[in-house]
Amino acid sequence: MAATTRRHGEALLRAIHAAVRAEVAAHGYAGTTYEGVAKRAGTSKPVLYRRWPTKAGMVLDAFLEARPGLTVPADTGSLSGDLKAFLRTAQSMMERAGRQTLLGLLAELDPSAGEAVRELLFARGADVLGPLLDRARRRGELGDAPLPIGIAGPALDLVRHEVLIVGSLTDEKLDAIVDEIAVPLLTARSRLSTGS
Amino acid sequence: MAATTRRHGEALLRAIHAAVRAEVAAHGYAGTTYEGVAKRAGTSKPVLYRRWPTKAGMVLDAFLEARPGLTVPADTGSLSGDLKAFLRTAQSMMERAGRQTLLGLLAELDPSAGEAVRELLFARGADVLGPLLDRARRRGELGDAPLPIGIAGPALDLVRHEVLIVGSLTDEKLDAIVDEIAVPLLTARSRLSTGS
DNA sequence: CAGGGAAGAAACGTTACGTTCCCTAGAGGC
DNA sequence: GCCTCTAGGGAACGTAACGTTTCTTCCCTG
Repeated sequence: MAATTRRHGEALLRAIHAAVRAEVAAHGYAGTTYEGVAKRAGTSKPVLYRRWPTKAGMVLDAFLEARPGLTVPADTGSLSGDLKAFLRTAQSMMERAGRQTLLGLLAELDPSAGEAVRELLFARGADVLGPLLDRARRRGELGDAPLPIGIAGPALDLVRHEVLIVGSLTDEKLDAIVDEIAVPLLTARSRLSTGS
Repeated sequence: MAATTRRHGEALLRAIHAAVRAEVAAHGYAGTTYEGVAKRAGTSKPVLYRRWPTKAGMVLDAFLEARPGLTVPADTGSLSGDLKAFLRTAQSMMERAGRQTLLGLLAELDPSAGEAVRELLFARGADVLGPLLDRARRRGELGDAPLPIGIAGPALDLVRHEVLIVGSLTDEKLDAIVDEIAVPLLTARSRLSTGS
């Protein structure tokens, strides 16, 4: 494998990241080791340790590199439908990264590095929720109260909670989050428009 | 320490549980080992391995033994106040068990054993929420719609999410969960009384 | 009081950790 | 195109915990 070429910088880094993801896929997060990654990547342990003092940091970087961007889902015709489509996308991404892996990262990384972890958990979901709510307002589903995005965020929080902590999220539960919590709150706001 | 007596059954078990909790407190969940627990408890590794094949199972049992029961908080005069008091209690219990520990348990135990883990995370919080809602109804804060306890549950879910996944829960955030999500939903229900 | 089951001690091989030493390929400056 | 110097990669090391085996000894049970 190390026949002739010796990789550097970018190329080496990407090869390591790919190897990390493959190892996690093969043996799970807990079963992933520096030695396994080194062997699979065709490199050596010191090369890995020079870059990452902890396994969690290494795995985090590898997954961040491959993280797919969240995109605004197609218009389904209703706020309820749009929210469900979005949350289902978020759910499948979390499940793709793996519950054990995400929990492992959360457990091992100090909260100070939590910023980056939340990238994996779609803290930026708000960027997608904005357009969805705009769409709903254009349809007339919301009044013209200021964008209460703070109410759509918790819907994503609840999805995270179910997937990571409870361990499963059924379609029924997801629908309930949207139809019994998010949509009522969003529309009630526009109706009552009573300031605290 | 092992001067003369050799413990059996219950007494030994409780001593081990106490040692586990002390080890976790001293070295954190990740830093807790079978050897450390054995030494502190004045017993030996085989004794531990005979009982628990995994560290997670051992720690879980130790914490379950010491878990304080959730009690219905004193009447604060309002649904909002009661909910806040209850959620703050739940929060402090989770923080007492420790974020790292809880995340570690969630990550290592199969979801099949999740039932027991949720004991630690107050799945039974519903037992407390019921009385709180009854109280609110007697005050006239709710209509007489059927108990929508399914709306108070998510408030607890959001607290769990903030403490475990986000890593911190400020008083402001907790207040917002109650006053902007739980209470509006609970009271709106009784006002609209619209089926479906 | 006899028998058996479990406690506890000691040691074992294995695996991964995290580090060190060294050699050499190749990138970049001149 | 040579020279330097950085960084890749191999190998080995001590340490620590794992998970298990063996054996002795105590205490509960019948």
